[in-house]
Amino acid sequence: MLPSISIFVNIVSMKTFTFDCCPPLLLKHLKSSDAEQLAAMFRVLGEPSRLQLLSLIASQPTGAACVCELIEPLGLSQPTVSHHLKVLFDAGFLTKERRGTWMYYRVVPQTLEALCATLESPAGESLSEIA
Amino acid sequence: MLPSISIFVNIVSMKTFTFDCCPPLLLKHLKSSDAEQLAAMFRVLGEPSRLQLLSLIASQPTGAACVCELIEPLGLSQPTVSHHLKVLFDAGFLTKERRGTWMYYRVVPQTLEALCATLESPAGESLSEIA
DNA sequence: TCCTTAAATCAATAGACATCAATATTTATA
DNA sequence: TATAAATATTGATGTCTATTGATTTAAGGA
Repeated sequence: MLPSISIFVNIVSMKTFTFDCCPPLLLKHLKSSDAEQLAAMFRVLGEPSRLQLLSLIASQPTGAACVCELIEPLGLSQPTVSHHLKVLFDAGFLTKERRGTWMYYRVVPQTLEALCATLESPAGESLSEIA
Repeated sequence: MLPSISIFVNIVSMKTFTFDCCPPLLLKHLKSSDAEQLAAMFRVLGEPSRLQLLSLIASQPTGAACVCELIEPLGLSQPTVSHHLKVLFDAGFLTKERRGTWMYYRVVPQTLEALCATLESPAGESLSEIA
């Protein structure tokens, strides 16, 4: 299932972000259900092969890749690659589109940005941002 | 071990970010060692109790909390809470400081922001950022 | 319809890790 | 030094999941 999209407005910076499950981590005490949902997203990224898949797919000239193109660079079996793609798809990090016998996967940058937003400091300005 | 700090400059936005292990996920194909290191950070956040700990500690008026203050709200045993705090500390998400028999933990927002930077789209401007 | 190719699913296994009871360590105090 | 309190570590256990071979499903072409 694709996550639903919500809107979060940072009161200090007056910038508006979308996020798909949870308020920023450091804003206030997370509800247990929010923590579970957010952790599930991070757990998906907590696997090196899945990060490589995202990176590899995004770095294709077309921005899309089929399963057979991903097997060799990852050095994993086809079922394993399919499994990881399914996990990424189910969490909303990838879309897929069938073309003949091929299935083309594409990164959803909004999902990454949504997750990113949950890590933002509630103060608004980034502490490590220099310029 | 605390992660080392590196610098990443986004060429488009000309903003400079610090990050502690890896280039942005979508910039180019991740090296296997970078993927492992980055995944390890996400794996730490892929556990609801640890997210609640971060959130709970950050939401304290002083920004710090000792172990005994965290046990009851999390509903876990003291050894389990200590374990999670150690995992967060070892990954650089928390600092700790002893005061008598108490150990006070504090969130390191830079580490969260560093992780955040790896999720940024390489294009520079955030797709979901409205203003 | 048969064959080939691509991808997904199934079943089994091995390794990682969250959890807790018991114990050890550290610090303060009497 | 002895005791108490807070925290950390150890050891054991159960659950979750990454992995793969085998099989199935899906699509295209002869």
